[in-house]
Amino acid sequence: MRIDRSIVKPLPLFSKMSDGEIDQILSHATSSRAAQGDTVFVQGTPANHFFLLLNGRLKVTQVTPDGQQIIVRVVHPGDLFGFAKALQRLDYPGTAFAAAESLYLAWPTSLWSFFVEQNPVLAVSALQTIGNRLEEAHTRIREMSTQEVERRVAHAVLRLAEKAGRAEDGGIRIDFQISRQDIAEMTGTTLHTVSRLLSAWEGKGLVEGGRQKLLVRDLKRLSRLAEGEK
Amino acid sequence: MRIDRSIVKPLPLFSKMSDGEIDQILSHATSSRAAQGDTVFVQGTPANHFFLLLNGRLKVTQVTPDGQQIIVRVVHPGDLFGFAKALQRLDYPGTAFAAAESLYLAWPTSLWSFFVEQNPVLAVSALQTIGNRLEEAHTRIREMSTQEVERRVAHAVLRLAEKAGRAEDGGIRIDFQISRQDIAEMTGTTLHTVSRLLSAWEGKGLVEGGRQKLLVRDLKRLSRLAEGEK
DNA sequence: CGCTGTATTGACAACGTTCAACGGTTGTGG
DNA sequence: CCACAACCGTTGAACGTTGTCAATACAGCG
Repeated sequence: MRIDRSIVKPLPLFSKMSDGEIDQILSHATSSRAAQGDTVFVQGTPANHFFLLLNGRLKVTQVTPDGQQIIVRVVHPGDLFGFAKALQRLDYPGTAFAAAESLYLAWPTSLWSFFVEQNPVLAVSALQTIGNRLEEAHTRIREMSTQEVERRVAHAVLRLAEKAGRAEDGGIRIDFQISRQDIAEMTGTTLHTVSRLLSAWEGKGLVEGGRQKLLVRDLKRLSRLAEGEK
Repeated sequence: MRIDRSIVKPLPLFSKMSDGEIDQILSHATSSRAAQGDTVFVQGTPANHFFLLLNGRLKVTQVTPDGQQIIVRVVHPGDLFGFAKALQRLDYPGTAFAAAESLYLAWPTSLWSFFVEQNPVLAVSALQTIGNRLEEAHTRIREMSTQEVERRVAHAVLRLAEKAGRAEDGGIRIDFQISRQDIAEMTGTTLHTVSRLLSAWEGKGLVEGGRQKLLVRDLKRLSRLAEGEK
């Protein structure tokens, strides 16, 4: 499987590596394609690979023993994902599936420590990646602890616009299929409440809805809402 | 500052290092003592050191721009803490203060990458540590998203009993001063609700309260409560 | 064309917060 | 050593945000 160096070179993860090192790492990778709805890995199964998303969009979900579901995170192009093994886990803590046609690289987890030991820069990068993820998690905890639902949903939509937004006439289009249920699972509420909020916002001209679609019309006012100003 | 190897040797973080490596790392450490109420580092200040708790108990809090406070985590003996720099942050994201008389080691953050590059085992350990922390955060998010307050508080108390419990006749004593307000900040609720819950539990013989004190009398029934069985 | 998944909306209940008052304990300073 | 302040905890009552239940509508797809 031949993967061109130029594809990954712009990514922060590889920015400090030499061409040789990159080629060395890429030579062990396999690339795969996931159609919308396909799962990449499943919660509870052995973590045999870790991945890098090149293209598309993934949702990572967790299901609780009693059947409730939450969205742990959305994976954007350039993100590492599914490196459970690095965190001393044997199985995947969640399920990843494609929210849009996606392209990704995969490595056997057995190579992780080999890479890290051979390439300390990778270790530092990985630490930073997980560090960012930890910070995101804390942000989410802080929001859920202290903010009312409307602010949380506003924040979530803003983050989506930033990470997955595509400019369009009249606003910023969230560039993959996302349902009210998804947003509810990202913010710890119910799809009913989300639906009500989005309807209200649409009435004020802040956003424009649609089936699995979302367009942010007024980023500024939405930001103010997220900051708690009525 | 002479720190004996035997103090840290049993800790998972050092378990895979040779005596020489441990000594090398310890030679750069300074040890300090914090009286109850003392702060170890303050949110927003430059992250000049990272730490290891030897003894005692710390609480790490975050204050939101509008003055709300949450408890990010409780630091137990043997835990690394305050390694913001490793996560590509320049300042501490929270404030750490002693909930009990505490003893800890400190290293200048400038040595972090030096240690990691010289000792890949440390990098792997650190990754695992942060990985665990990330998992804890996700657990908390999942609980806050899907569970009602009573279950969340029950879980929080159980975790405290597990991590900071000391056997006592009649139950498990939480081994440091903890207020209802603290528990509220750990679970995303108010001290009023926590107070009501603990009172109700005390009536049922599950726990025994007191000013800044908590004794778990019936671990089994509390666990059942945490699992959602009424 | 009917089925399935998604979305909207209303009515209602409730869980938990907010507001308020009070009691008890600890620690401090005169 | 006592008085008092500061802090922690308890409890009641009222309110409101949000979840639950339910009915309907609509889009996409086989």
